[in-house]
Amino acid sequence: MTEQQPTSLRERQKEDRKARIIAAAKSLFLEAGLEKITMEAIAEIAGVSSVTVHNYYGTKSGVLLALVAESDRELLATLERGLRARGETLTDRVLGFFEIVCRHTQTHLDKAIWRQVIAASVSGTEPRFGKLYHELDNRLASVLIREVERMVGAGILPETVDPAHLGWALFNLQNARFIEFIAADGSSCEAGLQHLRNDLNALMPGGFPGR
Amino acid sequence: MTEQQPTSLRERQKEDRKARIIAAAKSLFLEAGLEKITMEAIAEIAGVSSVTVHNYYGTKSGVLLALVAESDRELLATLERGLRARGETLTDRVLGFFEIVCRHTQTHLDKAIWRQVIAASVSGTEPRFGKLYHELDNRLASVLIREVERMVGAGILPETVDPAHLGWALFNLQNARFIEFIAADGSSCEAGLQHLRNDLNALMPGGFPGR
DNA sequence: CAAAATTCTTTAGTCAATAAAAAATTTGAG
DNA sequence: CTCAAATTTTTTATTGACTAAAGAATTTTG
Repeated sequence: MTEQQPTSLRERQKEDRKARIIAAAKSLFLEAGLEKITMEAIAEIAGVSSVTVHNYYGTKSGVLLALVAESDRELLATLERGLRARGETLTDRVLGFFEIVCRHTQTHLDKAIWRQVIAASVSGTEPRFGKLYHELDNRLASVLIREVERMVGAGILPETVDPAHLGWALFNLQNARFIEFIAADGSSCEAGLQHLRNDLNALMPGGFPGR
Repeated sequence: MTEQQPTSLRERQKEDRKARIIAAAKSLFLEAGLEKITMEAIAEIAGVSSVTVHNYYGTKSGVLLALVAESDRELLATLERGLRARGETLTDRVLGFFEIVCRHTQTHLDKAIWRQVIAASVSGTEPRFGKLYHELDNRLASVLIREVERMVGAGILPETVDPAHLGWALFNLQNARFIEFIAADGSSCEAGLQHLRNDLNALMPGGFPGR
């Protein structure tokens, strides 16, 4: 994530502490369940006081969001790459998007963590939090928007299509199924794909809007 | 809401306590903000111990869900009634659905309460909770599904449409914008409507799928 | 180098949530 | 009607998230 300009000593120390904190959180998460992640435990491993963790990340969910955000760049790269290897209908692209996000989630983090993060983003107690989370959403939605733009440019979709509107609509649709996927430990990526396929077929019978 | 069979004394007492608890929560919510609603305060007004409130409703959000569920029946009635007074396109019906839900929300409860409830439904710590909330969603989605069924029956939509699939897709779309509406105190019903209109136009340019 | 500014830690407290023991009360048997 | 058994609530105690304020360091700056 493009570090640069190691300005003052103070700022370097702060960056270092922050890094230690999320490293501590990650290590705790790897060796035990979410229950084991207490702010005290994180603080102790990171070598700071628990108040400092709060000051940096606001809430426990804030720390978890940092974990989520870490794998964000990687997810975006995988998306850009993986989306091309799909069918040529818009439906295929959205399904591909969903599948990549789900698999990435399964590989990199626990559903329980995502639940906490999403819940916190909705409850909106922490102002910083909502902003950060919304940025992630924006970046993800942008992938779909660019995909629509590309298809309009290639003449696959008519000029009348507004890429931003269609992209966001598709993202929201997909996101609803992602949340469903996250919500229950039992629900599989395949089930989510099937549901999303049904959604898209119902709204866009031919694989494209307004056909 | 259709009381019946006052079985044993114990069960009657329990129902009475439950009623007192949600009444207490409601009174507290009316005279002060969400911050003022502590489990202790609720318990004190209801004349029970705070542990009892936890035993009955699991979490504080559980109590709030009971508040939300209370106005559920009324919302459903308003929906059935109000939806008929709309335009004849599917888009118009979905927009009407969204508008009624938003206005009902504004009238009856605070956004902050909805945020807590939705967040708790996602985080899924309390198992009973997720079940209850999902039932609310099911009832709401059913309204849209029945609307689609009606339109198929009336020949407005082709027989090839699966009402359940289309109904859920539209509900999810609408719900994403509802959550957006809830998420920020500043966001208006009108802005949500505009966003949803954009979503629907992008996916169903003619006001119906596959046209 | 010393005063000033910044930042962390300590300390103390509130509140949600949970567990276990203790107390009260309904219920059911005689 | 009474007393033991079953159920349920309250009491008590603890953990952990989160916040506020005062105090302790340490970097920064003149």
